[in-house]
Amino acid sequence: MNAPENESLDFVRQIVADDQSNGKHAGRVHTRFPPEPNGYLHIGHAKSICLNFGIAEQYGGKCNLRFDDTNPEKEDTEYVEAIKEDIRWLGFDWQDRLFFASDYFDQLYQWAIQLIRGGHAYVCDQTAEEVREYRGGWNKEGRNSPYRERSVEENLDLFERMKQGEFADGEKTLRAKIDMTSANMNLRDPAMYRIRHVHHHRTGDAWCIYPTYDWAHGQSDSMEGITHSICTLEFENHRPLYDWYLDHLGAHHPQQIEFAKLVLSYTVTSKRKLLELVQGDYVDGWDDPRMPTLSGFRRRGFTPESIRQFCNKIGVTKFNSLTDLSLLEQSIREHLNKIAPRVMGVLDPLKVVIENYPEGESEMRNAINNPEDDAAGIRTIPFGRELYIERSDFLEDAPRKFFRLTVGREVRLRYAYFLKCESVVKNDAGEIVELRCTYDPETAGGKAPDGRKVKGTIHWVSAEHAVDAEVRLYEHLFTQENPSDVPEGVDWKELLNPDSLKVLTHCKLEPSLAEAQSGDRFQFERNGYFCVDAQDSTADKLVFNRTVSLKDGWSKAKKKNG
RNA sequence: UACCCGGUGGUGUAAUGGCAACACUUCUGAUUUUGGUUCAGACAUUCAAGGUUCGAGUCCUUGCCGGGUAACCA
Repeated sequence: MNAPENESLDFVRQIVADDQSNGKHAGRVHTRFPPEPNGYLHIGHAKSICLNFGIAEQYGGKCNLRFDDTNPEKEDTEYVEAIKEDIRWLGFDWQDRLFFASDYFDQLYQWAIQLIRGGHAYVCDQTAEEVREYRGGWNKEGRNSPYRERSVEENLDLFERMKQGEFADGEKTLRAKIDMTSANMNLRDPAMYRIRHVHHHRTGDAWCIYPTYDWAHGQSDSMEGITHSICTLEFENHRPLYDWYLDHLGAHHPQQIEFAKLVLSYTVTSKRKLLELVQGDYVDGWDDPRMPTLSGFRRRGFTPESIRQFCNKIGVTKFNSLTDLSLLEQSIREHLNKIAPRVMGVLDPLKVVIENYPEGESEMRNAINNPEDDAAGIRTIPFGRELYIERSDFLEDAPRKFFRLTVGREVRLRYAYFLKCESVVKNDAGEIVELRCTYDPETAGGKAPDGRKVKGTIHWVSAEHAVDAEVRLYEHLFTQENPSDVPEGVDWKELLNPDSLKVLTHCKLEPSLAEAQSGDRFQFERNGYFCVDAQDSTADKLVFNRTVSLKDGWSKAKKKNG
């Protein structure tokens, strides 16, 4: 079909491609993405979404969106809506195939009765504790439940009464009758239904018995005609059970394939931990730009293309790897470098007065919007006697390798003139508050007619025309590369990076930014990529998020030389 | 301790019995009106030991190391 040729396939695509060419399922390919609506989608889900929807696209198949909503105690419609939005944003479309496991409660119930009739399931009165005890351990075979040999009639009657609500929560379960001595724990008579008198976000109070994951999942796949049921490695041991149910039902039987989930350095992707960060106010909600959630990345300024590209690059295997964050950063830099308009913004302003520039005057300078994209055109920027430059672009005692401004040295003001620092103005505390400089009017546009060269080019903003903004800088959420590797006796939240958010106020931006709209992305030249915060930015008070910094050879060199 | 699954540069992957390849990171250098971009170069005897084979990262055996699994969670 549309599968790329001459390109190596990952092992999942290899299976799909082989099945298709062998005519399995008549060449049909149908996958699904099955999130539980109990939290927001994160970057690990993106890997799964790209895999499932990507395979469907490549092999001329379909991919369903199915919410695995079998545990009403943890699930909520808020999550359903957020998940849908995130998948759409990522760029995928389930068309008319939006499903819920709860759509199948009736069929599941009928199938359960079929298993009971066949002697493959029974109602068990053991408490959760008794079940655990009877299950045994890795080196200890399980023992049969005393209720295991109930008659079909009794099981049918009891199961019906479970459904009718005659019993209290936890009083009874329906269990598959498999093998209490199996080496695979999942086969030691797993629970199929538990009693929970709770409201379900979709079925309301229609049910008080709810199917377990294992009972619901494979059967849902089957009903939807799924051909390849792709899930993560921790379900590997569940596959024999997945197969057992379908074999004993004689139903359409998809193939379960397991791959290694994404683990990204300096962050966590455990839903439990993400929920704790949100509920404990360690972050500003699910879409906090430091969160590894898709809504967090979106607010931070990531493009869906960059995340898809990242998922493409990391591949799909069964190896438990720790993917370096630099791979993700590379993906977003690569995309933003191509599409983000360049602007000048001074994050930590230092006033410059050009003594030989006429007072009360100003002029417009031409600037290229994006050197990577001629179609982006040019714009004009006001220039005048008083400017702001980046504080870090001036150093009193500059080493020879410092290509920026120092007293007596000349630099180029991007798109403007050569500028020479004549003297430094300090306050009583000895802090530099202003630079007195001169410019060379002959160097308009940044070239000297006499051919003299200047080593550095710095960005600037006209003080008279600058717009003020708040800029939020983000660092790793955690201080440790693998925050799941928590030292003994340490709470994982102690590994949170206290400096993960730095808020800068009164940053000075070129005036064109006054028009910036929510979500707009820019490169602040020499600084990084920034976007207008979708939550907090207003026309009166601009707020920018730093998506990612530019690679910085100078700070690297500094570090290296001590 | 039982079962299942893994192990290729610092990181992520490729090589489908035939010259260990690609991307990222790091380091060199060139170019540059962004210390960005771009370009060029450097960085491995494939966990170990045996075996099969003309030939093994790949197949077999054993060992070592890592991960998962004993919810009425998913």
